[in-house]
Amino acid sequence: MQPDAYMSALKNRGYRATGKRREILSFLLDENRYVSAREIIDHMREKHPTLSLETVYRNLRTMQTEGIIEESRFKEGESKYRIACQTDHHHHYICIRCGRTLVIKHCPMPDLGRAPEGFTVLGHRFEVLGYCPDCRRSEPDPQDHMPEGR
Amino acid sequence: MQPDAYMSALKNRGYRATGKRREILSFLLDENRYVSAREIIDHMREKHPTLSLETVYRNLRTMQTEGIIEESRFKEGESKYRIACQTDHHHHYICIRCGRTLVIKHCPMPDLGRAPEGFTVLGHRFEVLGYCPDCRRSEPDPQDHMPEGR
DNA sequence: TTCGTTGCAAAGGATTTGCAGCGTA
DNA sequence: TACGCTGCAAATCCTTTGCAACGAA
Repeated sequence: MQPDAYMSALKNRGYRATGKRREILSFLLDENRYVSAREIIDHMREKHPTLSLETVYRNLRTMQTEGIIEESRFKEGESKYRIACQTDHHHHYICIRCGRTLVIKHCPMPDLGRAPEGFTVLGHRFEVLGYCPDCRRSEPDPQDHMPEGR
Repeated sequence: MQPDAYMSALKNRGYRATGKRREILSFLLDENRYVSAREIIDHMREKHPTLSLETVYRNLRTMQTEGIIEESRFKEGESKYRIACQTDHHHHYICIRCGRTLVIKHCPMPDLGRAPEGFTVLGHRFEVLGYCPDCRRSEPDPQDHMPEGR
């Protein structure tokens, strides 16, 4: 899907098609991995020197509200965001170093059977964390560590 | 398992058995659900007026390092912690309102087969989020919402 | 006595918000 | 023109840290 398609969708929802919004969207589409607000602005400052971090955050929030992107917090401190798949439900292998992902088609939910009596399921989260082929070969980053859970 | 058992374990690791540490541990054992640092100090201030939030955070970190507790971030903003099960690996249904949990014995990892070529698996995360029987009956809290993912 | 622990005050870091000017529809 | 969008500065919120006094071993 191209940036324009998303921009049209946003327009239909009452948002405006600004250049900066479009660029942020393009960047997310190009990267196709989890990136932080900081990474976004750092990578985009060359071509868009006037882009501010606030604008990045505001647009991320808008796009998240609209279901265009999804957030994860596999890295301590900051959230990371990526373009959400609009078609099929799936999960990810996620590289905790670079945010790259690999698709996991299998969803564990059907295997669970019904939820415990009285529990209302609103959502679920399944992620396999580790290093992608590229990152496991590079210097270990002291910043990297397993987040909550194992 | 009782607080004393954990305290002994900590002692063997070079930490000291202080009263406040023991009380925080007791509280976590009693609650047996995900609680935030803020909840811990709020609930404990009556009996321990001199307990500080910093001490709570420092102890949480220590206990997390030692594998005694586990962290999750299903609620926006703050982390929540609970006593970790020392025996069998499992996952949880988690109430996003009160942090209560129900055990999911099934782990999706064996169903995945081997990881993609070159990907080094370090850990995984599987949580089913929603409302527990008690919380779904109460006033909806505007603070509540599905975190990242669905 | 030694060294981990704690409270206080302050610092950090990520994210959000008030406001006035700008840009899209 | 109307109203969403943006940058700037400042504020929040959660969490961490420096330091000196305190407490466990």
